[in-house]
Amino acid sequence: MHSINYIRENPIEFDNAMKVRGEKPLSSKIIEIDKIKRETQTVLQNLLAERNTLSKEIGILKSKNQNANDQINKVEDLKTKINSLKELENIKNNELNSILMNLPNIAHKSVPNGKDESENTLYRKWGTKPKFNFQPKVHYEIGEKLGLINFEIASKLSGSRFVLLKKQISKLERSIANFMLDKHTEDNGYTEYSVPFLVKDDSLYGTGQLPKFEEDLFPAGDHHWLIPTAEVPLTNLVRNEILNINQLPIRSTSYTPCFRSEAGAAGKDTRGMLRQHQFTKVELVSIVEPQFSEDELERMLVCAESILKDLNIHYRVMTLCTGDMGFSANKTYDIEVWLPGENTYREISSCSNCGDFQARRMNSRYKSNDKNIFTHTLNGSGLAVGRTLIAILENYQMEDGNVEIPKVLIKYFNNKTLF
RNA sequence: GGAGAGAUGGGUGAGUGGCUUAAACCACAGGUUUGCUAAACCUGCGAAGGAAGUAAUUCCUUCCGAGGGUUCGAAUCCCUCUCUCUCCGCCA
Repeated sequence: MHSINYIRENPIEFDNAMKVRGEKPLSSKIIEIDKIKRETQTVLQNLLAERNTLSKEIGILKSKNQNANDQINKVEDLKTKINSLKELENIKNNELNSILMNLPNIAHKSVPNGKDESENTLYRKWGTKPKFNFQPKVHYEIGEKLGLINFEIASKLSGSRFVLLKKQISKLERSIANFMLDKHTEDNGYTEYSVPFLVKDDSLYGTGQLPKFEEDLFPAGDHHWLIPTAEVPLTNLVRNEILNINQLPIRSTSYTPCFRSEAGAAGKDTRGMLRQHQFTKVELVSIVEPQFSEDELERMLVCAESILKDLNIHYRVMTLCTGDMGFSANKTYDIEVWLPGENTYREISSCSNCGDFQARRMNSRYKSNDKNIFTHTLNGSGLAVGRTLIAILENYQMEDGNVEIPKVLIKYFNNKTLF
């Protein structure tokens, strides 16, 4: 959500910022509604003040047993005016909110301008593509050949975009999650949480999934939604809170399943377990003071990268361009892991600085020198577990169809290969 | 699911229709004094918004879980909902 003050004072900059994110110029409409709202408010408040004074007089007169009919009649008159102004104020408020709640965050000045993912820019790379003296397979061939990944049974249970993992591969998933959580809590300074997987509307409005992206979510009953990412519960921990400055920064992590309807991705990545309705992920969330959020994004990126470095898997980091960024972000880095079977890089983590965009929606503030200041929020995958599993299968595959286990996972896995 | 109790500022907590303009304490911030891993005292201190002013600031409105209602006037009375706690039942 945007500050109305900012829009009022910088209408042209605001419209330009929205334009690069694919929105129409709305500042003049916003300012007009806001103006009517404030004028209404001013008149209304004067009438309310008048009513309050009269009511007080009535109280005094009555306590002295004197007649107060004049005052009572006057207040009766005021009442109808007050009610219609209240209604108008409400309407304008709702108009304003429904516009503001649907506008994406403003991109940071360091974000490259661009239309779609083809215009993302390379930020850095780590490692090199591994060489195989055989034709590397894709993850689902490896897994199906081993009899440990099964899509048909999963689809019998739940339909398309689900997967069933078995024995060593399901254990591998668990090992990966444990490794990531241990790394982030022991080395990277994050606090582990076990969070609810169902959340209510307010939480999803806070982080920006609602109202605009309802179709991407799975509803659960009348009042709940399945979380699309642990970002939602972890970030909303500070919703409606005024934090003490010495509580910051807050760095939290959680391992959860994530549920996504993938409504806009029909026909995309249908083969394999790359794009599922349900997958697991270790999420990182930071709540920081505004002046530290840019550094925090770099720090978070390094934390996410540390997982792939420990696993010794080649990756590159892309800076997303304005056209490819998510709704709530002001800047996003994607970590793209190398998948030799697919012969391509695929997103395995997305680290975003949301600035005060989510904090305004959530009303999350901290107290500094007696002032209440909106926090800045950041979130990133650290990492997507399912996709890490894919990356391990493809990067650690051997010619005989077996898969070696990365060194750092052996202690969680107690085995050197899948078989 | 049944019965009961409750929800007040960052926290604890008083307040049953107009002397509440939300007390008091804690925490926090500033200061004074003593002097050293600190204490005592003083002062300030809920939130959101509007109007006036170059500004410091001043005035006003709203908010006591949420939404409605009664009333000239509601933290206080009524209705609906949400959540928390206690007991009972069921249950991983």
